[in-house]
Amino acid sequence: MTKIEKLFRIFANWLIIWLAKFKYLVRKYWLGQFILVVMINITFPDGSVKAFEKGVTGYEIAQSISPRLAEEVLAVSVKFASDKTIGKGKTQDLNMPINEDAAIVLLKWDDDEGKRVFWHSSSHLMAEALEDLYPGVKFGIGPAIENGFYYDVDLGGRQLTDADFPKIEKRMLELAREKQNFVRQDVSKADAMKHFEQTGDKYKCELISELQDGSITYYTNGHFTDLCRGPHLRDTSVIKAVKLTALAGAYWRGDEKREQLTRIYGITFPKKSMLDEYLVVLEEAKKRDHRKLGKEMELFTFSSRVGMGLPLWLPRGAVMRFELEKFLRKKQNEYGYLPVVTPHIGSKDLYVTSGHYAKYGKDSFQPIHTPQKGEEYLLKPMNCPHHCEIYRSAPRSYKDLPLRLAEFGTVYRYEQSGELHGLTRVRSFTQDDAHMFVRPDQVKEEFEKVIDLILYVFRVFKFESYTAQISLRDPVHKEKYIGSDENWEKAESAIIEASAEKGLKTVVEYGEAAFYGPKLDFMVRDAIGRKWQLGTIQVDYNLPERFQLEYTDADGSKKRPIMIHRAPFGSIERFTAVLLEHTGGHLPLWLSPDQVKVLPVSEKYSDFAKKVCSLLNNSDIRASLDDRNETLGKRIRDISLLRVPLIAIVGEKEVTDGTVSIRREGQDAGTMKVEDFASWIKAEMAKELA
RNA sequence: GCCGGUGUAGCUCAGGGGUAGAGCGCAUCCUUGGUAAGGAUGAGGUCAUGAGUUCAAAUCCCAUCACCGGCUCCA
Repeated sequence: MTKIEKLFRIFANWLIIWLAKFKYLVRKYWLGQFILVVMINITFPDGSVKAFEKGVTGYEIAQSISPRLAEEVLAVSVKFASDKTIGKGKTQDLNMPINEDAAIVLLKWDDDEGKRVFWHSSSHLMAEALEDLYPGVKFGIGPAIENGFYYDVDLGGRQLTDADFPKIEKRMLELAREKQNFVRQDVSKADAMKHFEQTGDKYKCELISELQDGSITYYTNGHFTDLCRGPHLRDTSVIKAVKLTALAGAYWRGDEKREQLTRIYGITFPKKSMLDEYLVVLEEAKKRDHRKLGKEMELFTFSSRVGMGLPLWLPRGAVMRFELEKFLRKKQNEYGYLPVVTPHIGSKDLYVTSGHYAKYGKDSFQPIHTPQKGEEYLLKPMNCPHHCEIYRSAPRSYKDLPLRLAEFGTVYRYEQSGELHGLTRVRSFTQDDAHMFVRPDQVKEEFEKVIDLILYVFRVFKFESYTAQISLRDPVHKEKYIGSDENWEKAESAIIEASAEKGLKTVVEYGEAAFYGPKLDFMVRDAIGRKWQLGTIQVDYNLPERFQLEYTDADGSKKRPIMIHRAPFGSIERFTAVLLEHTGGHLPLWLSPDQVKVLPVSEKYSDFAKKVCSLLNNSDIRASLDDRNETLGKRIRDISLLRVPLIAIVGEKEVTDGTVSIRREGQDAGTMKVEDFASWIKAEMAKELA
C-alpha cells in the first residue's frame, strides 16, 4: 500500500465514522473497489457509541475491541433502538448479523446469560455424545438450569447408571475438541415435522405441533440437529471441562401420567480449574447439610419404627426449639396476638366445611374411627378451621377486630414418600401459625404489619438473600381453587398493593397460591441452593364464608370478616433446617442449646468451675460443666464440634483472680471477672436480638 | 407414587462365594492437664428384612423396607 493510499484510507475511515453519525450512505474504499455499505451505531454498556457496517456480528464487534475479548465472549445481548420496551435486550448468537442501531452487551462467563448459553450448548453437546453412544435415543428437552443443564432422553428400555457417565463425559470432550460450529437454520413447520418423524423423535414432533410456522429454527452441531430457538455458542471448543452430576426420572412435560424420561444432569466449564473449584464448593455445602449437622449437634433424629417423616427432637434440639418459640411469642405479644391451643384431631365435618376434605381427603392420613359407628376424625392438616371455630365461639363486634389468634400448631400431612427430606419436608410439623380476623378496611394495614414482623425475623437470623414471591392462582385451572373470582381478585390486589407499599422486591408466580387464597411467600435457599418457602402470608375471603363468620358492624348490620393466615417461620422444622444450613450450625448465642461450657483445667478447679456454672444458671443462662477425664484440648475439640458458642476455662490463674478465660466460636476472647460474666452474656444476646 | 443410587459396629466408612475390618465413639484403668484428638485394655455386628441360587451367601439373583439425588406433589 502506498503512502497516499494509506492516507486516503485513514481519511475514508474518518469520513465513514463521521457520516455514520448522521446515518448517511457512504462509500468505503476497499481493495481498490467501491462497495456500498450502510453503517449502524452500536452503543456499549459504558455509553460509548461506535459505528459498524450493517450486518456486523457480535463476534466481529468483540474482535474489533480485542482478540482476547473475542475469545472469551459467549453470546451477545442486543437491544435494538427501535425496541421501545423497558428491560434488557435479547440474547443472540455471536454469528447473527445485527442490522439496526442497537445497544449491546457482550456476554461472557461472568454474566448469568453467558453461562446459560454455555450450558444450553453443552446440553446439545451431551445430546450429540448420547446419539453416538446410544443410537436410536429420542430426545425430549434439554435446557440450561441454574447450575448446569440437563437433557431428558428416552433410551428405549436401556438403563443408564452413573457408571456410564465417564464414557459420556469423554465423548463430549472429544466432540468439543472438534470445534464444531453451532449452525442455525430456519425451517418450515412441515419440513421440521417430516424430519423428526423420520428420526422417530415423537417428543420433538409434539413440540413442533404446538409451534407457529415461520418461527421454527434448528441448531446443528456435528451430526446432531435439534429443534431449538437458541441462542448458542459459536462452536464447541470453549467447553473444556465436563461433569455429569446426576441421573433422575422426569415425566414428559411434567405430567405424571405420561412417559417417564431419563433426565441426565451435567455441568460444564470453560476451564478445568473451575470444575475443580465447583466440586470443592459442593463438598463444602454437603458439610452444612442440616441432616448431618442435626446428627453432629444432637438436635433431632428419625426412626423408621416411629415412621418416615416423623422427626424426633432430642433434648438439645428441643431446647433450641423452645427458644425459637419463646422468641416469636414475645414479639407476637408486642403485636397484639392472643394465644390459643387446639387439639391435634378434628371431626371430618370440620374439614368438609373448610373444603380440605374435598381437596385433600384422598391423599391425607385416613380418618380415625371410634367405637361409635359413623364417627370419624382426621389428624389436623392445618390449624385454620379450628381457629375459625374459636372465632365463632362468641359474637364478635367490629370493635373486637382485628382478632389475632396464634398457636404453635402441630399438623400432619401425608406427603408422598419420595418427597420427604430431612426436616424440610416432613409428615408431622409445627407451624408458627396465626390467623387474623379483620374488617375490610384493616386488611392492608394488618398485612403490612405481618410483613414487618417477617422482615424482623429474617433480620435477626441474617437471612439477607431471600425472595419475596407473590403466589397467585393458575389462571388456566381456576377449578383447583375454592371461592369466587371477585374474592380472589380482592385478595390478590390486597397482597400486591401491600407488598408495593412496603417496597418489597417481589416476583410473581402463577399457580402457587393456596387453594383458598393467594400468598406472599418468603423463600430462602439451603446449602446447595434449593429454595424453600419459610415465611408466608395469605389473604383469605373464602374460609370466613364457608364457616359463616360474622361480626356486628357499627350500624348494627352483620358483616363478614377477612382472614389473614401467616407463619413467619413457616414451620419450626423447616426453619430449623434452613437456619442450620445458613449458619453451618453456628447458631446465635441466644438460641444455642448449650450456651456456655465451663472447663476446669484439671480436677483441682472443679469446685470453682461448678460455682461459675451455678452463677450462670441462676441468671437463666444455659451453662454446664465439662470435667471429664480428658485433656483440655480434647474437651475443647468435642465442645467445638457441638458448636457451643462460649467456652469458659478456669485454672489456677482464674481461681486466684476470680476470673474466667473465655473462648468464643474458636477465638480467644480474653478474661473477665466472674461476676461480670453473666451480664456480659446477656448483653451479647440482647445485641443479637436488637 | 415414579426413575436412579445406597444400606456392613452408636457414627464415618473399607472389604467381599469359605470364622467380620478400621478410625471415631462407649466402658475400665493409667495420666491431672492451659485453648481443636495423652496412653493402655476391653465390650460391641443374624453385614437392612424376606425368599432364592449354591456344598457354602454379608458377598450373586429377586422382592420388600428405609435412606439419598431428582420428577410429580406441597393446605
